[in-house]
Amino acid sequence: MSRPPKARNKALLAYCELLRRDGERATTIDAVAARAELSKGGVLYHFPSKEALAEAALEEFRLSCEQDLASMAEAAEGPARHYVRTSWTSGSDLDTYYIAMLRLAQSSWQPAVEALEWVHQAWLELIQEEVGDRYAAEAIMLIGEGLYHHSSMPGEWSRGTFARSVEHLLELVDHLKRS
Amino acid sequence: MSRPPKARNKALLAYCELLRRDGERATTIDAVAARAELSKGGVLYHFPSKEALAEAALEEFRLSCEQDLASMAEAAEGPARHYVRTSWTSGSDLDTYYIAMLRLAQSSWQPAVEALEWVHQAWLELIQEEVGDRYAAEAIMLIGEGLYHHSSMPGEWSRGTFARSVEHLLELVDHLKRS
DNA sequence: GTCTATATGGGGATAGAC
DNA sequence: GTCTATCCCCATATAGAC
Repeated sequence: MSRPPKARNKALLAYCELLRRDGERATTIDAVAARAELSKGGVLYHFPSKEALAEAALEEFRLSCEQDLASMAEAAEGPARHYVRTSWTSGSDLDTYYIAMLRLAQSSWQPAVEALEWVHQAWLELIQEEVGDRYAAEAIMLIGEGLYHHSSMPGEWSRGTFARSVEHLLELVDHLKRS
Repeated sequence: MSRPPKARNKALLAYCELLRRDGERATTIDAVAARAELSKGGVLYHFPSKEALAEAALEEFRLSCEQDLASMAEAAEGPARHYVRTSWTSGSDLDTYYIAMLRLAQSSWQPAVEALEWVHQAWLELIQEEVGDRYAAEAIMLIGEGLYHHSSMPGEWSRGTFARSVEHLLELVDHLKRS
């Protein structure tokens, strides 16, 4: 339970933010070091290889997922609304790590692919338990996924277009729950 | 109207397929050459730089989009259904180039970001003209986007989960059109 | 724990043979 | 039009000073 040193967390966060903003190619150890205000050697002290950074992000992702699944299951508004509402980036830890996992999965990094499949499955099951209908649950999840992907896209269009949509999409979720 | 040589097309296709399957990092000129069964020099004859490959993909993307927008506007089933139905990968040219643009945009390649914003806007407008309600149109588009992103994800879960969902999602589209 | 070298490999791109 | 050979840079990783 030793709390990890600050520099380590800064480097890991910088790694995830760079993956999101600039992609895998630009996410070099140099870039991570610069963003975390460390030297390359400093980063490599905490993460002996680049894959170690990915593995650490994966671990944090798993932890965030477990917390998220718990609050989703407990949410007063219900799992479906909770899921869609938090799909529009709030800057939470889960967002950060989720987008990082998406980028890693898109490079066919198998551990990320598997972790995403696991959490997608879990989300879908929670939503389906609430709304009953399988395909309504899938529709709700796809809407959330769409929001997630747009929220991670560079450029202003996505932000401007969907910023005021979440409330309306939540009404649609309520509607799908009833029918 | 000179038809471009076969080798050029093979290289461009290989580039897009690699972007989709392995990501930007792994999409090296070497890898493109190997997949297209050419030498590195052969690829670099047709595309003098790596950016030239991206630009060629962008150009093909624009052409595919114009065709797609035209058939969407004319579709007997209406734009919304057409959009969702074709979001679940059919292996069309548009799919190939769209996913390539997604990957390039995710690396913050500005021309790809702008091209995607343009076509998203155009899709959304066509759908909104049909369904009337702004937020119903957004929901339909997000469902399509969600399908697109899942269809481009490595691993079997997405394919297995949504393969039989499209018909049901289309019913939901009809429902949204009416309400 | 963090830094500055430095070795090594690979990717992008050029030159020139065929 | 396509190939091979080569150069150069940059990213990863190591060694060792502080």
